[in-house]
Amino acid sequence: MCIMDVMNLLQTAGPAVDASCCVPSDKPVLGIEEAQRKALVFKALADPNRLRLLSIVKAEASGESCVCDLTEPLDLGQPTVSHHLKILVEAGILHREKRGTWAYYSLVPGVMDDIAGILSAL
Amino acid sequence: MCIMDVMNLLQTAGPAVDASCCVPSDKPVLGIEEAQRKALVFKALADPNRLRLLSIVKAEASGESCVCDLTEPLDLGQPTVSHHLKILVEAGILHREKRGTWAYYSLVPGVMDDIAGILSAL
DNA sequence: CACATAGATTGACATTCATCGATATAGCTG
DNA sequence: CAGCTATATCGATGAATGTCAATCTATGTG
Repeated sequence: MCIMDVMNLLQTAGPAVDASCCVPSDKPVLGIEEAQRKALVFKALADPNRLRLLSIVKAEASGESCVCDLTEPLDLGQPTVSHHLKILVEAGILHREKRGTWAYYSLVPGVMDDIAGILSAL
Repeated sequence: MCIMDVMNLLQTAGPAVDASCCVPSDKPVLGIEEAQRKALVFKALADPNRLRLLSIVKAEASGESCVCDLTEPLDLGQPTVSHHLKILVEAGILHREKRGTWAYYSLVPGVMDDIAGILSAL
């Protein structure tokens, strides 16, 4: 806490002092654990290649994409794409469904709105 | 491109083949540069302490917070907080205004909606 | 069963990043 | 001007991350 804050607190009442830098709010700050949980979602979005993966999955008319069609347009190796997809699934953004030999990835319904909600509720 | 895609492409027309993993979409993928630009915003949000900073700034009734009141509740050193604030400013999320000795940080108006827009437009 | 293919996992490596201590800069005050 | 205070910048360090090559697992096919 800075000195100006102390000065403010010493004032038991009365109008705001000028020359004060600010009055600290006593509202509850976003908790550490909750902040970490929310940061996980944005970490998942914080990579250009993962954003491109999402754009491909989203553009797919069927709503689904398999890994083999996600690897080529990104010019990345197959293990790297699998790694990115895993991060997106663990963040709750993508859904993974294995049918036979192939794995299909799709957007979790409503997840974009959910993320927008996280922002609004900060 | 996987073998099943090749098989699909070799079919000049006709109904969808079963046993195909997927049909690659020819829609334009999010470009590399655009993806990098958008990822910058999410990188800025991808840290728990930066989310907490945003929550404090947002909760402030005046809409502004100075660094001295942002340092204590996060239990971080002053240089670290300055560093995080710089990242948020460079991402276009926070606005910095220096008045006298103090620096005041405030949310850029409408930025939350802008970020939600980035998500929708992926 | 033997083999091929789709996808996941592992281990290594280089890069990026969060954090801190020390220092620099800029504005205020005597 | 000298000293103090708020904030920014710098340099170093340890941790996290993106990428790849190699390998593993599971499913389908002869």
